[in-house]
Amino acid sequence: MPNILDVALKARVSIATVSRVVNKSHHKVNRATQERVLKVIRELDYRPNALAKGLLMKKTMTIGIIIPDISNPYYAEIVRGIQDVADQAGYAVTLHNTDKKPGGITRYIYLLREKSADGIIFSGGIIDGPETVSILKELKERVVVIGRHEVDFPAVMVDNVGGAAQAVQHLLDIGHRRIGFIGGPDGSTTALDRLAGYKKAMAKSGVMAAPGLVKKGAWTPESGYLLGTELLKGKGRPTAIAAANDQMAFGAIKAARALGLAVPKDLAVAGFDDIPLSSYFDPPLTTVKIPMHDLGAASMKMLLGLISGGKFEKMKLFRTTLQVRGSTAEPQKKESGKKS
Amino acid sequence: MPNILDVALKARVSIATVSRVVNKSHHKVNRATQERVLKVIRELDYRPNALAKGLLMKKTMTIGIIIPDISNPYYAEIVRGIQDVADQAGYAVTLHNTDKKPGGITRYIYLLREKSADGIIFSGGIIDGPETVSILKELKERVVVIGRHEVDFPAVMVDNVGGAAQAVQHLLDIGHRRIGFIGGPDGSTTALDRLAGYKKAMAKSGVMAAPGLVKKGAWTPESGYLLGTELLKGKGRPTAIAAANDQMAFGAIKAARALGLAVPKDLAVAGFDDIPLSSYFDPPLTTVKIPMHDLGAASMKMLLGLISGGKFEKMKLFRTTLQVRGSTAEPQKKESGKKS
DNA sequence: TTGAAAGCGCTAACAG
DNA sequence: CTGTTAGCGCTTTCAA
Repeated sequence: MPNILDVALKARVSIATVSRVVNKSHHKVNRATQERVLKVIRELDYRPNALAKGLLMKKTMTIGIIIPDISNPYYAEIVRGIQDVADQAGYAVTLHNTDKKPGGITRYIYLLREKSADGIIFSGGIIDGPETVSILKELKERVVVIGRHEVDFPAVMVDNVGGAAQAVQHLLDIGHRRIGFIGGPDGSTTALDRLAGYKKAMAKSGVMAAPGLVKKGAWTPESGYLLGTELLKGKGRPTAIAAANDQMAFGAIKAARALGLAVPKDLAVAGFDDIPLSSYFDPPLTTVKIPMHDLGAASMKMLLGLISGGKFEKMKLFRTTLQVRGSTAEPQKKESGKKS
Repeated sequence: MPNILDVALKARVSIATVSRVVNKSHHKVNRATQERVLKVIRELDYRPNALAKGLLMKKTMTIGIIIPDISNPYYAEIVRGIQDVADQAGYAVTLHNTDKKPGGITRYIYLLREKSADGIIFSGGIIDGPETVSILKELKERVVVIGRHEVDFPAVMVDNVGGAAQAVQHLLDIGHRRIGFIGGPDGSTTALDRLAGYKKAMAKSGVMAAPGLVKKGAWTPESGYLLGTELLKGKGRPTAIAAANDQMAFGAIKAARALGLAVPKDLAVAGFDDIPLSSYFDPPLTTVKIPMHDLGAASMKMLLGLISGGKFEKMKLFRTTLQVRGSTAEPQKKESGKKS
C-alpha cells in the first residue's frame, strides 16, 4: 500500500504538497505540480490512510450504533435510515448488538471511545441498571438516542403512549370490552409507554382492565404465541388483543388459530410498528405505524448537527398513525364465541 | 481524554511501562509498579487510542460487511451471525448497503481500504459490471464472500440450485404440472442458481416449463405481488408458484387472495430462505430453509482464519432443507378451479 | 508556490 | 525491571 511519501518521491515534490492536492487545500499549488501529483496518485492508486488522518485530526468519519438486535426488522429499518444519511454525509457506521450480553452497552461505549467514533446513536434496549445510567450521564461522547431514556441526550422520540392508546381506542370503538394486552419486557421504556397507552385508553372509556389480561413478552413472535395462548386459555377470554409490537401480534394470531379461533371473527388483534411484512399477512395486520426509516434518518441528522456544533433541535417527536387493516373487526354477537 | 503520557506522568513511570501493563506484555513489570499504573489507569479512566495502535500495528480489529440492504431480513440474519462471532473475537463491524447506489461496491471497498479494515465480507448483490469484477480480482484485501460470485475468494455457499429443485420437486410430487416461477433480478448469481434449480427439476420430470411462467422480480413483496398477479391473470394459470425468496412468495399469496384464489386450495405457493416470520404466516409458508445465521457465522470464522494466516477451509457449502408447511397442497381435481 | 519539521498516541527494539 | 527513542502516515504551521 503506497503512502504519501511514495507519491511525493515519485512526483518529486514534498509530502506537504501531496497533502495539499489530496485535500484540495486552499493553500495554492501550481497547476502543473498539481497535475503531476494527481497523475502519480492515479498510477499508484494511492489512498490516504484514514487512521493517520483520524489520529491527527481527531475526526474519524465513523459513528457507532448500539441496538439490541439487528435481526429485528424494527431496528433493521431504523439502521437503514441512519445509514442512508450517514453515507450521504460521508460517515461510516459500526453496528453493535447488545442483547443477551450482560454489560453490553457500556462495553460498546468504551469500544467506540477507543476507536474515536465521532458519535453514537443509541436505540432501544434495556438499561442494565443504575450503573449504566450513571455511566451514560458522564459520557463526553456525542450521543443521540432514539426513544425515551432516563438520560438527558438529544432524542428522536415516538409517541408510544398515544400510539398504543390509538390502537386500543380503535378496539374499544368497534365494540370490544375485554381487551388483552401483550406488552414488552420490564426495563424497556418503550414497553412502559405502550402499556401506559393501553391503560389510558381503557381508563378513559371507563373499562376495567383486568390484571390477568396484561402480559409481558419479549418482543418475539414466540413470546406472542405463548402469551396469546395464556390469554386465550384463561378465564374470561378477551375478544381482542393489542400487542406491543407486530411480531408478538403474529404470535398471538397463531395462538388463536391453534385454538380454533378465527381472526378477526373470534378475536381481533392489533400490533405496533408496522414492519414491512405486516400488510402482507392474512389477515393484513391492523397496527400502529411508526416511520422507522425516518426515525433513523432524523437521529443521524441530529447527530450531524451535534458534531458540526451548529444549532439544531434537541428533540424531535414522531407521531404514530393507526393502520386499520383486516385483523380487527367488531366482536361477535353476545353469545360468547365457543369453538365452532 | 487522557493519553498514555498522562498515565505515565501520574504513575511516575515511562510510557513504555504503561504500555506493557496495558497490553499484559510478556516483558516483565514489577508487581508494585504494575499496580500503581493500574490504579492510575482506573483513576483517569484511561483507554488506549485504537487509531494510534492501529496505525502502528497495521491491525484495526475492524472488518467491513458489504450487502445490498440491511432491512432485508435475509441479510439482517446473516449480519447477526457475522457479528456474533466477530464480537466474540474482539472485532467490530462496519456495515455498508450497496443497493440503489451506482458504483457502490467499489466505493465501499476503497473506503474500507482507507480505514484499514482487517477484512471484508461480501454478500449478495449485483456486480455492476466487468469493471467491478476486475477490481475485485486485484483486491489485496482479505475477503470472504457469501454465495457464488464470479471471483475467486474463500466462500461460504448455499446450494441454491438444489434448494430450488427441492421446492419444485415437492410441488411436482404432490401433483402440480403448471408451476410458475418468480425469480430474482438479472445479475444476481443467486437468482440464476435458483432459476436453474427450477428448470432442472422441471426437466427431470419431463414437464415443459412454459416461458410465460417464469418471471423476474426484485426480491421484494411488492414485486412478488405484481408478478404473481401477472402469472395468475395470464393464460394457462399455474396451479402452483415457486418464488425465489419468501418476501416474493408473500406477495404472490396476496395477489392470489386479491383475485379470490385460496392458498393452498386454488394455488400452492413455496418460498425460499425461511425468514423468521415465515412460519407465522397464514398459511404457514412452505419454503426452503437456509441457515442464515450460520452462514454469517461461518463466513466470519473463515475470515478469522484468513487473518490469522492459519489453515482453513477455502469453501464451505451449506445444504438447504425443505420446510413443508401449509402453503402448498395438491392441486384441485381436474375441473379448473374457477372462482367459487 | 514549495518544503522542513513538529506531533497526533502508541508499540517495540534497544540500552541500561 | 525500566526508560529512551524511532516511526506508523498524515496535516499544518512556519520559513524560505
